Amino acid sequence: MLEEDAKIMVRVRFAPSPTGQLHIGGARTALFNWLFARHEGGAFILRIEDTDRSRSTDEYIEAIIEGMKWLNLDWDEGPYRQTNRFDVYRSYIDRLVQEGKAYKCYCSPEELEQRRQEAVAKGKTPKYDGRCRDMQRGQGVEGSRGQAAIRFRMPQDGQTVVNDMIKGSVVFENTQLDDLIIMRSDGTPTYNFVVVVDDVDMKITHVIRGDDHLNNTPKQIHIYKALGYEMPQFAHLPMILGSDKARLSKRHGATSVMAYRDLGYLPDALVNYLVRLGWSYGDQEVFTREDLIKYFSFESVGKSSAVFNPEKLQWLNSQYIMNTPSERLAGLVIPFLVKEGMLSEGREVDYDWLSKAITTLKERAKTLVELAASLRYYIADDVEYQEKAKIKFLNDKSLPYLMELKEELVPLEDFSAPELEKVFKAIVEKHGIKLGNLAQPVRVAITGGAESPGIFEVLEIVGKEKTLKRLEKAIKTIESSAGKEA
RNA sequence: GGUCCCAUCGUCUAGUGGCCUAGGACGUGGCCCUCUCAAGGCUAAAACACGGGUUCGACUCCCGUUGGGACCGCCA
Repeated sequence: MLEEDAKIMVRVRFAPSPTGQLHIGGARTALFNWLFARHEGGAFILRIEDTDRSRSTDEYIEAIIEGMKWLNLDWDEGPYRQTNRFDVYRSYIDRLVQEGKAYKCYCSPEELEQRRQEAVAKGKTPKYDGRCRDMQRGQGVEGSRGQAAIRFRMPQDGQTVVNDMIKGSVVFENTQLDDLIIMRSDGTPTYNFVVVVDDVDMKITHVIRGDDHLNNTPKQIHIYKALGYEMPQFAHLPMILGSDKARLSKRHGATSVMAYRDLGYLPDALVNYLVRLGWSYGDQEVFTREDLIKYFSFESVGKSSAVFNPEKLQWLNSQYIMNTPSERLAGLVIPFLVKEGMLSEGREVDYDWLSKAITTLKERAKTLVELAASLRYYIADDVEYQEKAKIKFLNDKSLPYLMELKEELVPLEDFSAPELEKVFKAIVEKHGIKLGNLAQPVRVAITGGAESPGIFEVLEIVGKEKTLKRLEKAIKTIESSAGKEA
């Protein structure tokens, strides 16, 4: 217990910029932060990085929050917004300029772009040439060339070591470091600076983010030092790739978290899939949230990037659907039934009946969309025959059996699966045929197709009235097509 | 181009020098079960990128090569 007391409170954050939907990569970063916080009993903070006012929108902030909520990743503080904190950043920047740790730069974006292109053309590393670095105060052409931007003075010799919980120790030569702009000429601060200030202010102990930020880290380390603050621990997660091994993006198909909700995925299935991209716990594939929180550790996070594999996600989703109580599934499938036009919005639903129907279908559905679609013949008033199934099973051969079955079912009081089975078995035995010879035609008559759950349970759920009606229709269909041929 | 990261079946991964004839999962093929379709069970094919070291012994450690990725912005 003493050891527990000595441990500092873990504080982590997820800091997306609201320039798009919450996507798969961001969601996984959020998830690992959340898991670590929950595992350590620490705090998980949501912070919106919206310093780029031209690309950030309130709609995207809402979208990100919606995505987080759908995934059930709850946060303890925030969402904080950086646009509310510009005064804070400015005071820190003033201090750095005052101390000579940052300086004004009068180079225009156009000039910089030109020099950058020249450097690339010569095969050199594009890097700020330090033109304004040693300019004396007042020596600049302030006023004549507009407002200055503020650059941070990076050390030009020695090395910077990033001690990463995942990548280990990573060494950078300081000569590679650029004097980066920390405040634009319009007075707004830039990412690499505000990240540090915010992480300091919010007492973040562990910075967990994508490894696309690894190259930024030495720069940020120097900002921590210039500000005189202690550094957090870093953990840089490997990227998620598309099937072509390039960083996952829109062109790889559905990448927003919400798209998966609309495709009929369960949030727990997505979470389970995402966590296994780069993390493992022996041979275990399926985890409850409690498992994940209990087992999560950076020691078992891999170093290499992972290809996103929709098939495995789908398999996991089918596992989750199969193992979700039908009553819950009933509630979840309603929006999809509405979308499919099987249910008008606001209409009352018989949840008991729907749950029973779902129980017969849930181990056959990979998504909620499929589940909704497969409910059609239970819910609809009428069925349409699939052409192939109709030709194969609704014909002269099956006609007498269908007629006999209908006659036997009319007086049946207890329209339950066991009773129905007895009726079927009696007919089958009487004629010395296989069950399939009767069940398949009935299946087509009732569901329209040749595939469905067990025929007895299907009939029970469809009910006596609809069953008789559909048998009648099938008999008429066969008779009329036979008549045509004659 | 420079810097940095990474490298086990098609994909996600186990593996921390002998337990490896390299294990599991998805996907793929076959068989079983069976009223169809699923689910489930069994089973098959399928990988340590390459080359050097180190070591009695390397998938495991070191170096190089190759390949992939990320970053190099008054974007985040």
